[in-house]
Amino acid sequence: MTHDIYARMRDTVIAALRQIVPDLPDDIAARVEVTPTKDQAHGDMATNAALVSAKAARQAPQKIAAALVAFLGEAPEVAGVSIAGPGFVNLRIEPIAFRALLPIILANGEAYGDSSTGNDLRVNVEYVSANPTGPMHVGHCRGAVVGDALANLLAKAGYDVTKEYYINDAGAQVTALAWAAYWRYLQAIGTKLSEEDFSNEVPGGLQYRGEYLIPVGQRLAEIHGPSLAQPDLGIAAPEEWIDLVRDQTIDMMMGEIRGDLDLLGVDQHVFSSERALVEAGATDVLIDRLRSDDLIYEGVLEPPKGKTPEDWEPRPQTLFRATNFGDDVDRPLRKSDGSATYFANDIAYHASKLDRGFDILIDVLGADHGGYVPRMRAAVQALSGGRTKFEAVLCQIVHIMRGGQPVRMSKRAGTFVTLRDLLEEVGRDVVRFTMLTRKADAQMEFDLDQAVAQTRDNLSFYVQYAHARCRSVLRAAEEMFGPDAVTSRSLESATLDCLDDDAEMTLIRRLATWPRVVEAAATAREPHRIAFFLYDLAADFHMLWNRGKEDATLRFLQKEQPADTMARLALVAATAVVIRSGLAVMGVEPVEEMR
RNA sequence: GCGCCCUUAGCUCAGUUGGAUAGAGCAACAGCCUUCUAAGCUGUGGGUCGGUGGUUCGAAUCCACCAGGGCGCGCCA
Repeated sequence: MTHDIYARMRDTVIAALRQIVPDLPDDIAARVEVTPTKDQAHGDMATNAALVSAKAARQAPQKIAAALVAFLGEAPEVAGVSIAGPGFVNLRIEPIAFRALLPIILANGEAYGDSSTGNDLRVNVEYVSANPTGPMHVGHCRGAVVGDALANLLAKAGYDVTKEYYINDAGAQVTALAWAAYWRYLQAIGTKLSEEDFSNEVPGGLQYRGEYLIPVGQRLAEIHGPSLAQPDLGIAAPEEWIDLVRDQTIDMMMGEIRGDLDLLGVDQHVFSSERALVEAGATDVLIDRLRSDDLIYEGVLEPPKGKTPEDWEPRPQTLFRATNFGDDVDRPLRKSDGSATYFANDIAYHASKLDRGFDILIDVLGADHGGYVPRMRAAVQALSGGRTKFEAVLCQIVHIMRGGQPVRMSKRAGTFVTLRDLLEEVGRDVVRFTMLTRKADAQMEFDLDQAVAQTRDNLSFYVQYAHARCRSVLRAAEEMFGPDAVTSRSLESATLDCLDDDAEMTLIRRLATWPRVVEAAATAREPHRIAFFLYDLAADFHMLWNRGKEDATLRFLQKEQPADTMARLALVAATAVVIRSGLAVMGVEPVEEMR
């Protein structure tokens, strides 16, 4: 049975509605909601059942509502029913029904809030997927955190989740990377070439001039000595070294990236290599397959409207019929020279995910990839026959702010650019929490001063403070009553009738909404909702805490009233459990004390 | 020119997938510490939800058009 008392009441409401409207269509029943009320004056829950069913029942909403009132008044958990507005039915719930959640929360621990809405559907969440051409920077960070939290959230909601990283280790960029690493290698073995001399010898010129490749060059020098260079330490023929240098450099850069991910607390299950896929011939197989399905043709695209590239000229390409599946134009799979496009490789990659049997593919992407979504959706639809759903979560850019000013991305000026710098400055948990305090598709400002400030407008701090206070009370209780008296097990059997203050009941009602928050956030693919739920929960708890200052009888710990104290400790412990449950989704460690 | 995202209090943002009188924090003002952490809490003021139409019992939310901001638009990934 679900722990969501709103879901249980919804079942009761629908059962009653079926008595009133015997031939109620299922799609109407599906629209029936039982929601927490915004205003306690309206009761604890409200249902729209009479409003949504009125048309199908050919009855006035008020009339259905009146009948519902009669039925629902009989339900044991219901303390009062009334009609409001055009036909809402408001329900007051027996406080005991809410209080009964506390032992359930304590018994389930952080598993409270787990849901089965995912139906064990197999979901692949692909995120980060930074090119292995440099260290991770803040731009990758948001996608990493959002993707990781989304994956955790879906797992909690009952999906079978695989977290995946796609290594873009094929194409021209990694060749450029190999040249750049080779330059650092030549430097490490003492070449006399200048950077510009070297750059002139590189097809397309030297890219990736960042200092982060210096250690890579040194490592290559340790491994190979001068054997990859000419005897005069000049440039050897590329075919003698480029494959080796590229592979070893990619390995080293991926080592760096995995190190960064580890520091961020991101642990992906699967790393897929574009190069491995290409070398196994997956792209060719894919193109043949699409061709046999008549989804490919040789053609010439129209120039893009508006701003036409200066060097535009029509060229025949191998095109995928993306427009058959809702995209705006057909998309090239082979360049005019016959080589595969990135998109072709990426379709092959997504096809490999389909082969692994996923029901839903979710890509967490930067907003600059927004235009890419329709074509990949088209490809997945074409390949899966519409059986597999492709979704994208787009993350808008993050502006790092300090003292109200944007931080320039300049290493030389001493302002950081890498993820590692950010983590060192504010810490992993604050980074993760803060990245989840905005909708992914809204731009965000990451204020370094606010991130470490210990005030209410720092959501991370405020939530952690609430948890620390819970733990502090429980520690003090152990001193007062002994450790055995305050275990979850013993608190489960506390008598809870004394929890009747508004602040206490408000907190309990908040705890009761956690399962539906999980479900709604998972359905919407919006992990940021968890952060805001925890913020609201923390506010309820801080309010209750301070009630104990105004009214001493509401203090948690009362030595001469052990029974009432145990009830309140059960509430405190349950609050801590739910905070931990939420933080676990976000990948944030709960804080035990703040000193 | 086209597509996608965004626009809510002076500022930063939520808004339970269409529900009741649109909510928090910051900033301003007024209060609360012999007591479990005052790193907190309470109260006051502050809004034509970018604009105009539409859909219906009901719109910040859905649709159309318009305005402003961001991103993208073959042979980059």
